[in-house]
Amino acid sequence: MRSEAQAPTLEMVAARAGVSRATVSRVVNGSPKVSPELIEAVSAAIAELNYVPNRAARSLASRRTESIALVIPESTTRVFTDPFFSLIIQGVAVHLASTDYTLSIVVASEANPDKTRRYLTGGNIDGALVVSHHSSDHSYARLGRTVPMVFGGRPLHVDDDERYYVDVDNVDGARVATQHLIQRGRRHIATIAGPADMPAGFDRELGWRKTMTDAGLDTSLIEWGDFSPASGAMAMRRLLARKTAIDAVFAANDQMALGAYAVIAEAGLSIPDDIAVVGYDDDALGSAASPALTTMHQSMTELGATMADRLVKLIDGEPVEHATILQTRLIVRGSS
Amino acid sequence: MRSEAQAPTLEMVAARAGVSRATVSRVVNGSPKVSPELIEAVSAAIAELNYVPNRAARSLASRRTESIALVIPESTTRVFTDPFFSLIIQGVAVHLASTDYTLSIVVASEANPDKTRRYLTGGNIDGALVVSHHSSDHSYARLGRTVPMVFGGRPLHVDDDERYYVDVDNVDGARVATQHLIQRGRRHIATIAGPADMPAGFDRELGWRKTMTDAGLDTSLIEWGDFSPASGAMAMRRLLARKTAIDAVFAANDQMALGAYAVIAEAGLSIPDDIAVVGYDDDALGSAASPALTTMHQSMTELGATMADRLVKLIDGEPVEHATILQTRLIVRGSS
DNA sequence: GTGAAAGCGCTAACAT
DNA sequence: ATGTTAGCGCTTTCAC
Repeated sequence: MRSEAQAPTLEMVAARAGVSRATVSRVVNGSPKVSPELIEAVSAAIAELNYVPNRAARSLASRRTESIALVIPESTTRVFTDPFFSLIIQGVAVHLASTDYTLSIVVASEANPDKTRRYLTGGNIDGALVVSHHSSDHSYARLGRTVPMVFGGRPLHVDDDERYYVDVDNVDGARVATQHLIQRGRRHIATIAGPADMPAGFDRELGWRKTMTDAGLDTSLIEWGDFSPASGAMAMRRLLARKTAIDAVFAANDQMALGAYAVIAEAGLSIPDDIAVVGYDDDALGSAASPALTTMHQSMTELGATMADRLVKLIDGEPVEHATILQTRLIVRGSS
Repeated sequence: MRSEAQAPTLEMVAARAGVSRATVSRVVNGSPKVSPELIEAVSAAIAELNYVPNRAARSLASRRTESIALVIPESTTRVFTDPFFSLIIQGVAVHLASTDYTLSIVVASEANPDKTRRYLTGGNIDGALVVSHHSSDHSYARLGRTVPMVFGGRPLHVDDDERYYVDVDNVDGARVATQHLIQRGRRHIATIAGPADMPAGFDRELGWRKTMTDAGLDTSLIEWGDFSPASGAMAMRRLLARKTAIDAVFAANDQMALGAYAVIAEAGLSIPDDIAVVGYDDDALGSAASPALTTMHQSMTELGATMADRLVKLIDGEPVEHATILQTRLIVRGSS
């Protein structure tokens, strides 16, 4: 298949520039102790030959791979479908594009966890990033002592303080959203919560509950969904079926909020007159919905970029805080 | 940072099993010419030592990297946000997880195209996959002769028959969708088309236009969007502003169809009674919308998996057809 | 500041 | 069927 001209090697560059291979290597790696003339000569030779260092050889000799893995548990494969995760991946990819690191996506098969484990510890990568909904996927945590790792989202159980992670402030975001509803005069504020075994689900419910309690309001109006639009619709249906007063709903994400929209309309109720709705995540469809959805915005690309940034620092041996918490902000639109 | 015990090498395995390094290598690579006893002995040694082959060394010696790149033009970075692309990536990742190949994501910076070009041609990968909305991104096409490449989506301009690509049948899908509307008795069928410089936009409009023409219907009811919900809403608004009869809308994707929903409702019209709506892509939100959206379904994960499959075959030197076209199917729901 | 030389861990002829 | 022997292309002491 490959019968192309032989790719230029460092040796060829050395010959052309009339220097040793060591010098070429130094120039390529930006070593400070090379005379300007030689740098010039070598650079010229590199340009003329269109030389590109061989990654494998460099990695073998230096024992560094210049590549980092983004681990995605197979069960979380829909990660790609969820805009939430997609944006994190995007943030990671774009940030890394500005560095010399290469990003490899690793889908961790649950059937064969050792394959992933071996990949991560087998010297294939300099560090790893782990994103997933479920805290159980922090099962890779112990590898963190072997290879630099940064997690997206905080661990649900804080059983390992050595862990590095970046997260958004879900509790505070939920507080802001709920507070907003209260300020708008709502008193019977229901919540469509996410799964309690996911930090985002747990924390957002917690923020809602605390805020309601602090305001002396009832916290019994709660139903759970799984972050999908359909589950949001079902939760709303159950909420309405209770036949108790409800004048607002705080959904743990926009997809569920939008699922609730349809049910509220079917019930002949209007948004926001009868029921105000606030979502979470600032999904693109929320702004196109009618009425446009009030929501909490948090930059997932920033989360991804921050994760990548921390990992690179970790690899370089720079000091890094174990926890990095990103801010959230309220975006008020027509639904509240 | 890394001060762990030295990773076991092939040589250590050889010593432990009492054989030569070549034999260990043969066992590791599944060569047929090794006696069962030695295979047994070597396997045992590998297990005891928990040996993992060094990727860099193997790659350097064999001149194969066992890794393939997924190239994403920076302008298409929102690729990650678009469920359409996310699913393709997912299909690629999951398929590759079952092979020995590693997937690296390459965000091709427009500012520095040479960086990507060098990465692709610099022996870092065995092959590349390219996905993007814009046909102009087929600019990597010429590299296809240097390194095996497979594109997602057909090239807009067929200027290179050597290109390998996998695509869904957009023209036929649009035909089926439009035909469905006609069979439902609709006659004034408008379309909210996607950008004409994207194959998906171009082809879906073409399918609509051909079907309408063949049925002797008017094809003047057309407005363009950019596949976003907001653009769909604006297109619908322009369509309604024409003040001509419209009893159905075929949107080039679900996101635009959903954007149109809100506008139709605002105008006091009902779906599907006044205006039937058919989308495209089978987005998750379409089924949660009210009424649920009729749409064309095409498996993007299958597209991704197929791309990966074709690329691996290409790398292995197996014969592969230049074009692979995947089927689409109509999903009838409440909106039509 | 620059070069010589010794590997990094593995594969692939070539022998036997 | 198994072992021997060269490298793959680069980094990195260690001399000069």
